[in-house]
Amino acid sequence: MASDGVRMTSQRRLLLALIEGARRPLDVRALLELGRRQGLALDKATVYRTIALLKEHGLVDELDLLHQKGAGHYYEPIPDKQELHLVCLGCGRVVEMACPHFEQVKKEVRRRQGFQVTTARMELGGYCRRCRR
Amino acid sequence: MASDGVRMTSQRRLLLALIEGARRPLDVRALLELGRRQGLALDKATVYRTIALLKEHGLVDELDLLHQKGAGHYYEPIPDKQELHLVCLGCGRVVEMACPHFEQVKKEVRRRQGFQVTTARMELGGYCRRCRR
DNA sequence: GTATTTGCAAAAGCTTTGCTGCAAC
DNA sequence: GTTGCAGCAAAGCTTTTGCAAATAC
Repeated sequence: MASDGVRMTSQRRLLLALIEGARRPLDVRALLELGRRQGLALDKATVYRTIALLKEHGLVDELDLLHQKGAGHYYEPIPDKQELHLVCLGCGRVVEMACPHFEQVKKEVRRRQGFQVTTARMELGGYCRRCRR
Repeated sequence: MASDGVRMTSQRRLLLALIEGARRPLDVRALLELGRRQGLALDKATVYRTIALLKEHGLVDELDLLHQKGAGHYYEPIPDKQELHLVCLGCGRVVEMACPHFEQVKKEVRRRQGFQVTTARMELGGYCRRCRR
C-alpha cells in the first residue's frame, strides 16, 4: 500500500502513518504538530506536497467536514467501504459510518447519467444523540 | 421564503434571486460579476455576509464541488429533494441528480447512530458519459 | 433618531510556488 | 552525476473583520 508507485521517504512514511493511525481525520495543523512531537521537523510546504501526492495515488481522502471548524481540509485513509461523515452541528464531533446503499446509488448514477463514480465525499450535518433534545 | 425572519434589502434580494435563478451553483466571483451586470455595485464583504445570513436561515446550500476549480465555494438554492452533485474529473462539468435512497440513508443514520440529519453535502467525482473512454 | 447594513481597506487563514541546497540512487 | 525531495520565504486566494458613512425603520 505504501508503495503504489509512490517513492516513500521518511517524511512521507511518517505523514501516511499519522493519517492511518489517527482516530479522526487530521488537518495540516494537526499533522505538523503530531510530526513535531515525533521529533521530525516538518515544513508545511512538505505536508501539502505530500498530501497532494498521496491523494493522487489514492492513498488518502480529503474532507472539509462542512467547514464547522474553519476553512481547512481534513485527511483520512481511504476506507474499504464508502463512508458517511456525520458532523454534529452542536458539539462538532465527527462520526463515521459505512454508507448504506452506496453501491446502489453508484449503480443508479451510472445507469441514469452514464456517470462513472471514482470518488465520493458525503458529509451529513445534524445533531448527534447527545445534542438532540 | 424570502422572509423567513431575514430582513431583505435590495442587495439581499438580488443575491438570492441570482442564486435561485442560476442553472448552476455560483461562486462569489460569479455573484459579484452578475450583480454588477445588473447594475448593482456589490462589495465582496457584502456578498460573504449575505451568504452567511442566507445559509443560517436555510435559504442556500454551500458546496465545494471537490475543489476541481480552485479553493472557493459554490452556492445554490436548497432543493426540494436532496441532490447528488456529480463532478466530472475530465471536463469539470457538474451535473445534479436527485439522490436515490436518501430517505433510507437518513433513516439508517438515525437508527444506527441516533444522529438526526439536517443538511447534507454529497459530491461524487468521476467521469461523465463523454469523458469516459 | 436608533439600529442595521454597506463599502473600503486591512488583516487573517489556508495553500501554492520559486528557488536553493540536500539526499537518494 | 543526475534526479528528485525538503526547507524557507514569499506570494496567491478566499474569507473575515474594523470602522466610518449610508440606509432603513
